[in-house]
Amino acid sequence: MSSIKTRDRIVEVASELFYTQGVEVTSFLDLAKQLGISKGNLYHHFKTKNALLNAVIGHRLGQTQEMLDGWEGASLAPEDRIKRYLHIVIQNWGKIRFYGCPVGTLSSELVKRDPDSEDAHKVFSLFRDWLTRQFVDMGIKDQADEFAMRVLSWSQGVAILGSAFGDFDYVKKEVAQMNLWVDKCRVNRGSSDIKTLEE
Amino acid sequence: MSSIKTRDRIVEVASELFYTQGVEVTSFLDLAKQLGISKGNLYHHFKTKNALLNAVIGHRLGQTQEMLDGWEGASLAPEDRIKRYLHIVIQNWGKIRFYGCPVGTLSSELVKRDPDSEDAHKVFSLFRDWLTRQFVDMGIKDQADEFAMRVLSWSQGVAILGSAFGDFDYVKKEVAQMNLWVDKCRVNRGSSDIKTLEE
DNA sequence: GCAATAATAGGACGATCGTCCAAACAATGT
DNA sequence: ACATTGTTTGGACGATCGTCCTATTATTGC
Repeated sequence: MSSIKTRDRIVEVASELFYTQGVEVTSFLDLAKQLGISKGNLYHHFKTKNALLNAVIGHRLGQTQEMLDGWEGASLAPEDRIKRYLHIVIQNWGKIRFYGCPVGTLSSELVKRDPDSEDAHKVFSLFRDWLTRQFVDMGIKDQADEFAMRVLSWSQGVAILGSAFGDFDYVKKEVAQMNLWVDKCRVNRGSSDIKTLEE
Repeated sequence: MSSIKTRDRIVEVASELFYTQGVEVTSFLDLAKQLGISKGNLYHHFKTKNALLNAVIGHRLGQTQEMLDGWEGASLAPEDRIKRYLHIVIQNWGKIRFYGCPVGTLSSELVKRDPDSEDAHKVFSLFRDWLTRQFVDMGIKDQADEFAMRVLSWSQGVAILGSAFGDFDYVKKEVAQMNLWVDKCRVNRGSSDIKTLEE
């Protein structure tokens, strides 16, 4: 039964096209062509575009969880794990430059489709909870979630401006600053002074 | 000759729908219905959707420039002008919550349409240069542009996460933090220590 | 080995897309 | 008053959209 494979391939390709083109703009025919299958076959696996979108969201969630679990299993210090997260925007710059952050762009589209949808922040919540845990491991208590949100917000802003200006140097500099900030968090546990500029 | 009026109305409504629905998703029929005119009339004023998009970008640029000029003419201290900018996300939260930041979302769409387009960062550049000027007026020399980009990035990140989580309290807290940071910039001119947490 | 089920192809369907056009209408200059 | 120009309408056009349906081909359970 190669249908499971087909179904998975559909979700993977859909996740890619939803990212690079946008959900609304990507058609069933686009997907069928890219997959080398017929439109009818695609419809057989997903009766509606919304069903496909839900599957894609599930796929992204699983993918993200797997990545985060891997980082947590890699016996790194919590601040190094956070730096590992920050490095994504450099690692994936080739795509982010053209298509933005996959999490941010999908979330924005989902909010527009349905403002009250839980899905809009599900992937963000995965990162948020994971980052919070890392900050807690660093000894930060009360403000762990606040710091996690700041890291998320920071990376989102950098992705948008980096993409808008097509400026990789800016991105690298900002990530370097974020890395310093994370280190400063370790040194001044519970302190509120944060080094954000100059190396 | 009421055609100029019609043309302006088209651009205004298009700017609104491009924001709330997205450029790709908004059709000529959507616009015509909203405007109460025929599709043919719309085409008489703008031969192509791209021409309309360009007009909308020009409109946004003029609108933004006018707003910034107004703030600069309002005889405020430069740090208060920056705070005035930061306040936008609170002031326009009603729409940002559902449709994101109009500058960020349009920029993202423009990059996807044409990665090398100058238009993608034109509005951002307006804010960037204006913010840089304010920081210079505050006595910050070398890092004025860096600080401007940080303010931009910060507001973009907050808009995205605030919208994704539908959390106005988070937005207000972050803006308060940004305000403190701006004040700290004034106090520690040229210093690199930045207060980002706790009030 | 044969009925039952799943997978796939190909196309029909009504609707809507961006574009374009011909005709009616309004405004203007002389 | 009339010719000219600009505005507006309503709809035609080919293409494509999401959805759905019928046949044909694989796969499975017994």
